Amino acid sequence: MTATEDKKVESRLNERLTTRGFRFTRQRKHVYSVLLRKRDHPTAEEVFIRAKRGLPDISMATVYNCLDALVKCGLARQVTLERGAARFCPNMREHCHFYCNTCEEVFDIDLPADAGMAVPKGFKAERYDIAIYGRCPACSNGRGRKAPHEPYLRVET
Amino acid sequence: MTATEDKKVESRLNERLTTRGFRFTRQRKHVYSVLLRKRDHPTAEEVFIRAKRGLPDISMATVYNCLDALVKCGLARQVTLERGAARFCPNMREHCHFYCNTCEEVFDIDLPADAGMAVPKGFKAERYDIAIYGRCPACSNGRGRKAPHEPYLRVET
DNA sequence: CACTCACTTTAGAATTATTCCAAATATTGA
DNA sequence: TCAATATTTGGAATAATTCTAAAGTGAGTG
Repeated sequence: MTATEDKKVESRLNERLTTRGFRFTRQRKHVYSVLLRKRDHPTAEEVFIRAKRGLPDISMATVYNCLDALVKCGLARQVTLERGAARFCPNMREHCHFYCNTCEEVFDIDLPADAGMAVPKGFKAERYDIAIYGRCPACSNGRGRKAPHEPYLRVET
Repeated sequence: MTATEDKKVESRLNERLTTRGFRFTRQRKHVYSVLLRKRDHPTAEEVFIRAKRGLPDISMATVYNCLDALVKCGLARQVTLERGAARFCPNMREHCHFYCNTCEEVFDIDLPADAGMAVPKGFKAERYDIAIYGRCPACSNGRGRKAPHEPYLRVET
């Protein structure tokens, strides 16, 4: 990230936080940068490990707090895949998640424009959460073996 | 459930279990009947409490084991809503779940026939898991207050 | 029907993921 | 700079689930 981009990200973060009554802190800035840096849907634990590299004294509780603030500010999504730890993703475009049962990676999948799925009369849908489980392209070849490969990221926002 | 229906359910369970190498046990039968009896998407803990009424010595570990066997046999689905305990549902028709943020109930929603959501080339989707969060009909009226009401079940399979 | 072997159940310990807590610290606005 | 309040910290606490080892049970065999 260039210095200019960095400033832009920082000022957006600052604005989002303050308009929701959160304070702008070193830790929140850093956790956000960790999320932006490697978009592989890390768990809180993974964020913690990465965050420590730049901010060795940060605590797990703070990581949870920061992630929570980012989610509440609309700068990150909490991704719930079946069982296991929650994962976090800074891609705020409408998308869903594809979990590869073989390599266990998570991929962002853009949602078709018409995705608004009808709900029965009377129900008011506020949010959709769509997870797809299967095999990613690299693992579809390897016939079942765990095929190591680069992460595939459809979306770069 | 009539005695005849009960026999039918039991023999289906028996067949499903044995073809997958599971044994037919008193506990599995009972846990399955608990799921079928009240289709309100109970957590393992709730299943445990209900199961104890008919089988007072059943243990939590067994409830987890039974639920797991039922899921593996294709007789129940494990429903993952964000955070919190997993829930279980014996409705095996293609459907998704609607969680009411107000009354916290879970509703089965039939999937439109064309729901097969396209995934990018190369991905092989095996399973979709769709959760919708919002307000159910009863709670859409009550303007935000938690409105007590009967569960709404769209699907009776 | 008795026997056997693998699968199950059980209670409780262990683990994982997350939240809570109280004291120390940092941020913001005046 | 100061006060008020939010945040951070490390550790304890909780919630949900999985693991373990011993005792029990189901199903096929003779």
